[in-house]
Amino acid sequence: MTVRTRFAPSPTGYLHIGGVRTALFNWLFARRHGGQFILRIDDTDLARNIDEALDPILEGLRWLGIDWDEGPGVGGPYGPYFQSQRADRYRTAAEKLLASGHAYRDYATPAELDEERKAAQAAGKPFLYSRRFAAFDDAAAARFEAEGRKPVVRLKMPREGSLVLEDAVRGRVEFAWEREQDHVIQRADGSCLYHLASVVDDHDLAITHVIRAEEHLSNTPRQAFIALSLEYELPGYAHLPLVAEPGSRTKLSKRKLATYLKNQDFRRVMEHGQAIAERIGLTGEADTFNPVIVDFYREVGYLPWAIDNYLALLGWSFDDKTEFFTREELIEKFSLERINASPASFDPKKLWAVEDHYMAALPVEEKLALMLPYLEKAGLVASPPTAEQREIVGKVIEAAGDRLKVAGDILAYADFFLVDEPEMDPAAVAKRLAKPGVRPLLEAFTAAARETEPFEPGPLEDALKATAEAAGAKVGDLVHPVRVAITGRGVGPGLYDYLAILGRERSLARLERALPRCG
RNA sequence: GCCCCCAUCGUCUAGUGGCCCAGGACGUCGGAUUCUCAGUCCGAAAACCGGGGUUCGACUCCCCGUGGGGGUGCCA
Repeated sequence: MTVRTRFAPSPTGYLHIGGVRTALFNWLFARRHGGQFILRIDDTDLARNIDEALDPILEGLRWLGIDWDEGPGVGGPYGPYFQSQRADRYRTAAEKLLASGHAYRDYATPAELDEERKAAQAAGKPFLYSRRFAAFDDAAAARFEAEGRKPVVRLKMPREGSLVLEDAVRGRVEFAWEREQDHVIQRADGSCLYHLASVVDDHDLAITHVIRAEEHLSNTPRQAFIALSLEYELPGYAHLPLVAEPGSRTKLSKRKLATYLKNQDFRRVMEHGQAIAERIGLTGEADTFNPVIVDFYREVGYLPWAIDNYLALLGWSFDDKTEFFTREELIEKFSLERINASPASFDPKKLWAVEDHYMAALPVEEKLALMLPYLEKAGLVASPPTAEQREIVGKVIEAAGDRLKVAGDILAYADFFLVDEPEMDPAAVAKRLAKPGVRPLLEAFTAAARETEPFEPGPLEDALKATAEAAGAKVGDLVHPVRVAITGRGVGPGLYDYLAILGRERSLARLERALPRCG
């Protein structure tokens, strides 16, 4: 039997981090077993701008390297892969259920149902519909119709016995049938509901393993009932632990963004991203541009595999030591058995550390390819960049080293090489330049730099140290003012590298321009 | 209310009765290196939710609490 898994997102316009984790696990499991991963679109709500709402999701998955064997864009033998195009399949299934007595037409109004529900709750009893508006024969149906009622189709759930399921993550779980509601599977207007659609689709698409979030665990009995009644073979189930809010156990939701932003780590990641977005002219709406949504990471320039690797560790582990995996390793090592059952909270700090790890390991050439587009978007280099610009940026990347965590970080490290007059950070100027005694030091170094030959890091270091020593000052007393003069900032990579990258002429010009601001 | 799931350092986790006075990682704190920042290196603090069983022996098994979460929709 070929393993077939699926990810079935609704076209909401964004790809949620928890959704990605689900997609990733499905994809990994399919790849692990040489099976197929199917992308199905749960668009029963018939959103108008389906493409617009779907694109970010497809793009996000592609970016993450989660490729699908069947679904939008690639087709496949089991299509269509949009629920909106499969409505007749659901209606046929509903008819079958009706005919076999596993469902019935119900004429109760929502208000009447609600009344029963409330009464049960008030009595402290589990709610069980009385079925008093159920039409089990035509005569009853005609009577209700005569009253002007419209029917929905409800499941006729068993009222005794229980369902025992073997969940790959949770083990044996048992549900008493009598606790299950007679859920509606078809609305009064004839359209069908999620649970029916989902079960029919999983069967039609020959899905062998349903791997989904834990929030669906309680839904499983009613879905299993539908499947069993339709004489489908039950798929294997694996209910993944919830991805929870940072520092909490509550399900991560994009609606509660404001709450998450109170979390310091989360806010830092957000602000870091916003700073980059601003410079590349991204009008980041908080709705989609935030650390709960995958687009955020793509736009800011995280490495997709860092996200995948981090997410794989959210609820799954290989052993007590291994944390980094290549794509091939992860596929080879992934298994449902090692999925943890308890919820895992999303930790932006850990994601950051994983990103740091992969970015640090990336060869300069690859970083360059990733980072140049950011400088282009910010208008700091030509489009395409000139050979000279490429060279400068390449050198900056080398000098900046591990300081570049995401591709967008290049903006803060290369900008002052690409403009004639860098902006001066007032705080840095006040702290390092506008102090008594700085000016003569800087003048002395300017003179020394004029003569330094060649204008390379080594000789420059010697020159600076000699200058400081001659003036009876510490190296730091000179390094800091020079950095501010050159870059406009108080912190940054090795100064000698930066001087060399900038070149003699431009370095001297900046040093001279800084002199008047000295104390 | 009712049903279901979950419970090890702040966080992600290892641990399937003795190897555990609980291991790793992120983060935190301290130190070293350095021109700042980043990094790197060294070191430290930090957890088995509570109570009962079972057992020669429980983080590991069972029960009960407690806490957290999910479901309970003509949402998905």
